[in-house]
Amino acid sequence: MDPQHHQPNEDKNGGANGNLLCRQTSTRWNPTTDQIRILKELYYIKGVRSPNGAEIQQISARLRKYGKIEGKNVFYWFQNHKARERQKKSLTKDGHMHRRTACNPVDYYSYKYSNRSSYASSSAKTGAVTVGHTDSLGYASVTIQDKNSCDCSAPADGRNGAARGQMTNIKYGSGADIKSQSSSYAVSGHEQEAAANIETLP
Amino acid sequence: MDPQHHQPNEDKNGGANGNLLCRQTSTRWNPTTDQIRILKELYYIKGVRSPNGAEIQQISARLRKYGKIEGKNVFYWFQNHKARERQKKSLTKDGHMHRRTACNPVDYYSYKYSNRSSYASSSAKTGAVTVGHTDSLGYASVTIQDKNSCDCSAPADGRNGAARGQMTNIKYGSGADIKSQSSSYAVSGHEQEAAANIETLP
DNA sequence: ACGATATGAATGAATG
DNA sequence: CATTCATTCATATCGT
Repeated sequence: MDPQHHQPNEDKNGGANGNLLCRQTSTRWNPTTDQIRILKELYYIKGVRSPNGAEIQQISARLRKYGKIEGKNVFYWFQNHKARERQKKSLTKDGHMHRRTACNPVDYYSYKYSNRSSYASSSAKTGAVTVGHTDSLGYASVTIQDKNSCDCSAPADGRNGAARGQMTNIKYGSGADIKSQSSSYAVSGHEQEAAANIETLP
Repeated sequence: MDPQHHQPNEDKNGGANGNLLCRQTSTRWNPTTDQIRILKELYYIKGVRSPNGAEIQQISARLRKYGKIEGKNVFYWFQNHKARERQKKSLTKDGHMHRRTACNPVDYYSYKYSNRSSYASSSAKTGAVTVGHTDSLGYASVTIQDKNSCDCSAPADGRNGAARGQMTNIKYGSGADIKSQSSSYAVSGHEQEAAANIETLP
């Protein structure tokens, strides 16, 4: 993860688009380095995590100066960035660096990506209480995922109660609102160039 | 999901379940194409948005012929579908003042059919409407809202938390469950409603 | 070339 | 309902 993977040539429509190979229905947004820079700045410096519709449009508009972009791209970017940061943290904090090249029992699927989901049925998950993580909104979910899965077969067979309603309600009383570690970064005012180089941030 | 997105392993053994690799194949519901088709049909053509408990059961029962499914899946599907349709609108507010130097055969960029309350024309009955393509978040809803027969939509949308409460808690008791009151839906043999090209709907 | 990885996109499931 | 989390699919890109 050190090597700042990805980061195509600086050329990618650098400026305000203009020429982007008319015809390449890449369908997939490919952020420019400037866009990435700004997004990370917003994420790490401003602390933006889950911008709402208005914010997204605002950000989107701003990034549009650096290349084609839509609101959904911004939305997904933050969504993914947060999720992956957490995932990474969760995995790292798990105590061991989980080396995928060995702990993969069987890949009962020809999934070419049998990685990153290696902790699926391990101990990491399973009713783990995930808490504490900086967040602009300061909330934390307690994911008490229990739900005895392992019920393969005979799914809708016996008209089980599921059909009648009641869907696994995990009614844990206290909502657990740990909002420690408030993200009080640079509330002083100017933080524009405060952070040295965002490029090297995670 | 226009191109060929998503559509994992063809586990979608059309309803006859039979065997599904009792391998904890993800505890999460994986709708079959037929189920999706019907759901979209209900959503776009019938105008179903927030089915109540009884309706959910009916729909669920009907979809069960095409694969394992539970009431909560139907419930969530409608929830999500509606929510996302809205969200897209929220994120798509961006003015598309982009230009393309006249080299744009396929428009991977021409969605945006912002309608919403745009009572589709005057006499475009027959509910069979087909919107062109519709890229991911691009979105394009049909808003037929015709239902000139068989009113399957929620009754006044009474917001009676029935569905929710019933699903979220195990209190579906208190009598009066959803019996098998021959509903309005023709839960009969085959489907294949000759509707529109729902597959291409958002 | 291929495989691993990073990351955009999509969507089921929850929670508030 | 809106917001968020978790998982998974799809694909661009890079290392060997």
